[in-house]
Amino acid sequence: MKESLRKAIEEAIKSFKEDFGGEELPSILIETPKEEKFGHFSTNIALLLSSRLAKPPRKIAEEILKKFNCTIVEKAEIAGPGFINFFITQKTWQDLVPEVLAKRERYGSSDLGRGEKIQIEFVSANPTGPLHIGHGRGAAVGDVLANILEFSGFDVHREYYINDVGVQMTTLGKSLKARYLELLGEEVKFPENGYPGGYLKDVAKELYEEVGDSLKDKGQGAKGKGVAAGLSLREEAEKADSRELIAESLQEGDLEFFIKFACEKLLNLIKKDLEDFRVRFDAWFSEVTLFESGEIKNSIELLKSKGIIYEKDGAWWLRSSGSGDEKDRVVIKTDGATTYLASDIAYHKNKFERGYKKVIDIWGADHHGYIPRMKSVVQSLGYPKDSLIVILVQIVNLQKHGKTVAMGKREGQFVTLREVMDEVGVDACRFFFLERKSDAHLSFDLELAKEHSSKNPVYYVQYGHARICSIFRKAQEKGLNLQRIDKVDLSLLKIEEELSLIRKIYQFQETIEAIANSFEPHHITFYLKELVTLFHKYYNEHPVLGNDVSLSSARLNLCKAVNIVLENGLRLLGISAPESM
RNA sequence: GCCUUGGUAGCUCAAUGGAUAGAGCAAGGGUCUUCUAAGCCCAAGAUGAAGGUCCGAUUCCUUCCCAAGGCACCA
Repeated sequence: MKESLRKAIEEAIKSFKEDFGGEELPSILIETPKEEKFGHFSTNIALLLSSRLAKPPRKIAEEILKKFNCTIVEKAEIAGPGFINFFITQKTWQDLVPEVLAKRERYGSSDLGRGEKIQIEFVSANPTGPLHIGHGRGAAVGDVLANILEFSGFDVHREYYINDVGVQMTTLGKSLKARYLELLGEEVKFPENGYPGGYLKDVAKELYEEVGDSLKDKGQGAKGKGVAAGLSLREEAEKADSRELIAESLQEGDLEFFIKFACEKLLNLIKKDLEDFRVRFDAWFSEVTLFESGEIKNSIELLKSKGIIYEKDGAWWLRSSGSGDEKDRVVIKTDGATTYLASDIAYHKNKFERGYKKVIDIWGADHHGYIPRMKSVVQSLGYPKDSLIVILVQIVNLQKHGKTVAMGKREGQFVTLREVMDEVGVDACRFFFLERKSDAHLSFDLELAKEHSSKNPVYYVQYGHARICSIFRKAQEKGLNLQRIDKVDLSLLKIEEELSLIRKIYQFQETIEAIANSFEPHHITFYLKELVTLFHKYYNEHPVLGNDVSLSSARLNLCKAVNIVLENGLRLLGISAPESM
């Protein structure tokens, strides 16, 4: 629809080309005005041309319209400072209904991505505790974005990066050990900065059930060495294979057993949470494997040979300051251990070598300072800067009894995703997370969500779907079935409410496309609310089922089209579309 | 101090540089004999401040104010 309009405009402005002295004419922007009195579509092309042509925009618009010819346009008028507003014929709109019915669950999909491989990494929470509500937001954003990209013709790969190496893992092991010894009745001092959450007590119980008290005297000598402290690459790199290093570390610290046990159990917990939150991953990528495969070493060597990683003051630095970062960053510390940046270099090298044209990382907003150096890494590895897209997800401010609940695993007090989705429901929870731009703060009032859950907008949308289903049940009782679309007189759909509804249905495709281009999935919740508002208004004013069979048939088909869009939208959101409520 | 992201109605949030800045919640008034009132209708209410670019700015640029976050050989 928009395309034929664009071509017609292009044709009409051709004659201005000579006045542009060979320069390209400005590209034609066709937008959907907020208000329908400004047309179904409008263009500002006359305004854009006016300064160059030194003529008033309204005059130019007149000249354009003289040459303009497009069969789907009923009326075109000049308005305001020089906009051209187009009104599309009723028939064109009515013809959209059978199109939607034919495409069904594919309506709104496209081949915008042309099968391009795109990777999206999200959540990637450290396996040191259950997911909290902030992770839930990232999970919802990532999952829905992935759904929409898939729907738009991209070959999407969803991945979770497991940080199973590092200081936090040592801390985790120590914390579990303390809980374990506690369980055995020993008096232990809980490690400083340990993970105080009650979940580790449960893990300790599981451990006890599996091994009894046989680990009582283990892990004494561990002082943060081993895998958990980061591998000593600097000295060992030449002589030893990484796998041997790990084996060595394992022997050095019996703490390793506690770490592995805790990590595995907590990861399973996370996987279960995500599964129940309806978030699916294609791969779980372990950081440890980057050490085992030698990729960390290799990627560092590669950048060393390019002169991008250099030695200074006994450490090895990434030259990132040249490409946007504030300063250079340490990759290998003076003690020989690698930093997290080393892992991330190797990981992103690995991603791009797998053939992804675009790599999307979804991070908590507290990591925003990390973007320039990661982009710099991507560039140093020989890929375009723009091929890494970082989406920041702002923190969730959890309100409870009107007060902000402090978050963070260190405090030991945080609201888990599990808690929220059990209390509020997965549907409401996911919808809520997608009602805001991801980089805007989200205030989640838990009490309100629990107590007034019927006020949640997700029910408003679902209710529209249930209502339409109800109409179809009623229709069947009356013996009115959905007739074959080619036997229905759609020209009967001519009142304003019906045509507005159809126009909104048309916008579904545009909304999906906009999300695929901007990576801002929150637009879909706004779209669905707008669509269903139009439906509820229509429903209130005009009975679908009446005495006029042909009119009822036409309206039933329109309702069907609305429900298809609702179902597609809700499916992309990972939210159910109930048939009754 | 430097950097990033926000500042829009009483509250929570929208608005590819466009026309009269949209919703929801809260508060006010209506509306179920009729396909589900988890709905609909009416009324009220806002761009942090000052400049600049532009035919046109919530959007882009500069300065200031406020909030959150980041500025490690921590992850």
